Amino acid sequence: MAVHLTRRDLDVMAVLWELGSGTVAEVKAGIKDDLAYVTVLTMLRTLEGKGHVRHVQEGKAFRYFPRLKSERAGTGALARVLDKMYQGSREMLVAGLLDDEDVTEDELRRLQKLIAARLKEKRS
Amino acid sequence: MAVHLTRRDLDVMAVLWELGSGTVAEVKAGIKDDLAYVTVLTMLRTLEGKGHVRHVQEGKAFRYFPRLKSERAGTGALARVLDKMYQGSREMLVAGLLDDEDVTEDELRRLQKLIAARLKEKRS
DNA sequence: TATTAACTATTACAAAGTTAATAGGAGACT
DNA sequence: AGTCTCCTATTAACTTTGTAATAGTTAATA
Repeated sequence: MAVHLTRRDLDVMAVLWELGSGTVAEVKAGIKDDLAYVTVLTMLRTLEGKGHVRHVQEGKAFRYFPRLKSERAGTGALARVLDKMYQGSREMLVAGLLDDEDVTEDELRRLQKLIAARLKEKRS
Repeated sequence: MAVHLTRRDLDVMAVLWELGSGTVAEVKAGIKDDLAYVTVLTMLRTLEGKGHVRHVQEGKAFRYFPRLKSERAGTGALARVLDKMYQGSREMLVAGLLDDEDVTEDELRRLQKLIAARLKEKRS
């Protein structure tokens, strides 16, 4: 079943993915908007309810860990974008992605390599 | 400001992008889930409120047109996915995208061409 | 002209999401 | 011991989403 994360879920998960884990305070610090401590706590508890994070005691605080892998959530969200906005065309999506000004030549070359590798796999 | 569309917003917009425009009945037909006519109407009115669609009278019905371009919403959503789930790495995102089994050899080759073209532009 | 069919407008309501006040516990500090 | 600080737990207000019933409008039609 497709994993759906809300805007705030995503903010929180992004911090956990980035750091590997985090206490409430750490997550709070990692989120741009200045939310109340308890608000972040609530979000983490909600996510725990949904099974997307777990926690262990650490001193008197809790340390939260992501259970959901970012790739899994990523492919879900990506599939949605792909389907709804690019009519399922991966090319159009990639084209859109590369429209960004600050794509470097290096990056493009790495992408070429990536695709070349995939091609090789395919043919094997 | 970033355009945020909800799940249903997206369903509706996807139909309009696909067809170019649509009456309530047409949009209703284009959405998988079987929603009540008035439900779709409400969604279109909501979207109109947000400025994402506009309508013209057509006979006794309204015909709705997307005002928001799919690319704009697309890049918004894509940027979010990119940022939150792939830590801003376009490569990781593309890698995730290509993990799909049913990427064809042809498609990969077209992607290579696309990237090659971008590279050429860059160097010019 | 009375009825019907196809629309739009209004209103409502439940569920989900967002934010935070308040309360209580436990270690640290005076 | 008393107070302070840093946590978690509970509770809840408030907003947005999602869905649709009901009412009203207009044009066709019997």
